Amino acid sequence: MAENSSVSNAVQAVRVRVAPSPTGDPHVGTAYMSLFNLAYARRQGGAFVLRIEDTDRARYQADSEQQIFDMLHWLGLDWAEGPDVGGPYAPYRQSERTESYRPHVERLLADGHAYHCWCSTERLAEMREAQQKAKLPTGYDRLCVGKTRDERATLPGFSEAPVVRMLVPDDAPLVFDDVIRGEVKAPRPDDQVIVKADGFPTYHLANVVDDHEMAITLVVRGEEWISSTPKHVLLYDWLGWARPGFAHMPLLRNTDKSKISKRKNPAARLTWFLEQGYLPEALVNFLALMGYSQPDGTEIFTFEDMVRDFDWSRVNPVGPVFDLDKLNWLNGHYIRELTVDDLAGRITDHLVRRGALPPEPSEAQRTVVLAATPLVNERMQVLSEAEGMLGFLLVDDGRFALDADDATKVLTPEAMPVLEAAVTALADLDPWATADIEAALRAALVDGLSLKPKVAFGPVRVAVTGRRVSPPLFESLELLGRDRTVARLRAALGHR
RNA sequence: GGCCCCGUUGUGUAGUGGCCUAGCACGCCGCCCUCUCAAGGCGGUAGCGCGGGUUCGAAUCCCGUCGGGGCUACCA
Repeated sequence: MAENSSVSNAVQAVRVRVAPSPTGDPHVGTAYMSLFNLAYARRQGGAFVLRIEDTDRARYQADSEQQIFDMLHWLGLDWAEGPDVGGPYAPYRQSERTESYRPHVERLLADGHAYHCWCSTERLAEMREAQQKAKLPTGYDRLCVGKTRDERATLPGFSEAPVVRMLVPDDAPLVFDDVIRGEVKAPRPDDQVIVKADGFPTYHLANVVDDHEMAITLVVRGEEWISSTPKHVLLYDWLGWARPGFAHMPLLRNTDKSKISKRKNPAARLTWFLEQGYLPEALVNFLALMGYSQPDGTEIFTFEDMVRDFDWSRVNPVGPVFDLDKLNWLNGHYIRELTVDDLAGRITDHLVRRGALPPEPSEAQRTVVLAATPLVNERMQVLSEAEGMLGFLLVDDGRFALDADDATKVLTPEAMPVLEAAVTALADLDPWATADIEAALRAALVDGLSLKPKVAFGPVRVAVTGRRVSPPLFESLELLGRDRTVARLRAALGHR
């Protein structure tokens, strides 16, 4: 393909990026930002880039990066360029780009837009405390401005390793355009540190330099960054670079409306959804409902549908509370849409992950799960419920146990005749199929003992499944088999 | 405290001056179905934070107020 129409003069292609920090379990916000980034990139035929922001070596966690990859892949939010796949602007890890920040820092220093600061952490802390006590705005007092190392060293609160700070002018631009919010005004910045004492850049510097060098056209990030955007604007201007566009997404909230946090909300951890048995397609759909809506009001839609109509003007700036009730309903809906084969496979994988099935389930085990899936698919909201629902079919007979509370409530002395009648009715039943089992039990218990169905089947249910709540009884008995069913009924007879 | 962002039922949203006696979804409540639990069907509950304007007319525009949130780190 000699498609060489060099694009140099063409309109700049859309490029967006998500920039998570590998500082622990991947955050749900990373998926949220990725979703909107990707939707926009796909809509515009642009590129979605993954960049790892690992400049905080104090909080860095080695295994976190891989978890980020895994979780985003799990959700199908795949990137075109990133640390693992490379790309034209590699490397995509900030720790591997430290050299690239240096010349820009030198330039800012030379141009008088930045300066070295030797103030110790203690001095800074004391200063801040005094300012707060006096109810003054907090901020650096510029003690180090215009001083050499030796001049500064004679003053108190000196620290040998300096940081580099921005010299923010009084007339720093505070207004910028945001594709979600329109014209936004932000606070006047303090003399922000851009290079730490350990030589690593802070977020502000690294982010601006990388976004420029990676040709990012629109910066999509959380609302919490609005207040530091003027710092970034200043950096772009000083370095003579065109500013990218900005899209400040609303913040996902805890129930108390605070910014979603791992501390207050288990759902802030992306891996939690996998552990609980949420389907990735349901979580993606749910995330797309947070602060966003389809033009026609549809609530159940695929990522492809979202891409088709994606528009920043449809993003709502109000921070949505992350409500699990709705996600649970949505997940249940998606589970019911799955084919039996598909669902059975996912249930099996989940049971393996939880240790309820061995790493390599036997063919028999797979068959049982497949056969039982139609009994539980409309009873589940999350995959993790399968363990409790199907446990009675999967446990070794020797380890089968009745739920203590359910047993004492249902397996009363009055229930013993019911179990005896059930044993009699089923012991020699042949063929052993749902319809026959139901007919036999109804004849023996409902007709024979003149019991209401509810009263008649309750004891049988507890005796055989161990619980008062179970999948449909007759189908369950068929799957369990006659011998095991009768054995459990007899065992329950001796319960008292 | 300072600066900034935001404000439609419990939650997520629709709504961009008249179609709104505010629609939809989840939740909740009730009924139906029923071997439990679900799923499904039917019905119900609940909201434009407040006060001023502008206008013939405001959920929609303006101001104030109150409320919530974010930032205020050598964390991102």
